[in-house]
Amino acid sequence: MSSERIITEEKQFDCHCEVHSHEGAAAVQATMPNEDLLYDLADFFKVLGDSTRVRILMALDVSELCVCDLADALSMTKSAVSHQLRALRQARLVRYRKEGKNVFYSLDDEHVRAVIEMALVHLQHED
Amino acid sequence: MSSERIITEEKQFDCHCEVHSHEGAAAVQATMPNEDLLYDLADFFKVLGDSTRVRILMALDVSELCVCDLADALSMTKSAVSHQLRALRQARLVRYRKEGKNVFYSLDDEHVRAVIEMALVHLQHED
DNA sequence: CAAACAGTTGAACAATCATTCAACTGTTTG
DNA sequence: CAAACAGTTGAATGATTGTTCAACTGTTTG
Repeated sequence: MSSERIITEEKQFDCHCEVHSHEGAAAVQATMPNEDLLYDLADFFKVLGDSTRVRILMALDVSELCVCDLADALSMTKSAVSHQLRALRQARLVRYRKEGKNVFYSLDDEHVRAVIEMALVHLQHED
Repeated sequence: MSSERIITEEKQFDCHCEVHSHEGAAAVQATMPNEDLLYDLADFFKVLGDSTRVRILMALDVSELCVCDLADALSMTKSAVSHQLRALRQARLVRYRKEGKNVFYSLDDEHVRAVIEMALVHLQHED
């Protein structure tokens, strides 16, 4: 190496905020949950992060409904509703029950109600 | 009109599931929350629906951190972190405090902890 | 059996979004 | 004052995603 200090042009970690610095970063990484769990958590919220799916859940909170009724109530095509129900099914947020030509959906989990309830509290809390 | 019944080709609402049908759809629309609130709710979850932002919140749950420390702890560029902090700021999920060159971020709301906690319960509940 | 209907599915398209890159502001320090 | 650093921002790019469309499965009924 030469005596001249070649300055970090694009190096990412020239950070040395002497304040908390790496003791903080280390503490963070130690208590940070498992990587897989973080992805699952984000995926869970991702499913709830769409107004159509939230409306479906709200509707199912009132009563068990078939795809047709959902499409009617939400003014959407059956196809669009079905696609979103698939996401909700995979996230285990809804349960389904076949009866003849119809498929009836309902909320799967009590926790979902609680999560939404708490989010509403958060939203109404500010301003 | 002719005597021939032209059949609904693409009409969306030829649904007449005689089971719950429109009594159900009507009940749903009556109890469905305000349209704006639904969007706010979805937007709230949308912010949480990204693993980077969840990791940031988890990190801030441990301790107040500056952008630099966050970037270090999460192995990301300061720019990327800053962009996501902006989203978290707008959703009022984080608070910030300037101190010299640094900007320190922390969790804004107790509800956020509760929502994440409940989501984790939901995830660990199944299988 | 054939027509009608409930529902699902895959491809296609448009819109949204996370990250990168480069340029910028503002503060500290030699 | 100039260099160095923390942080922000806007444009560009690549990936993800919601809806539409058309074709399909399976059930009911005349």
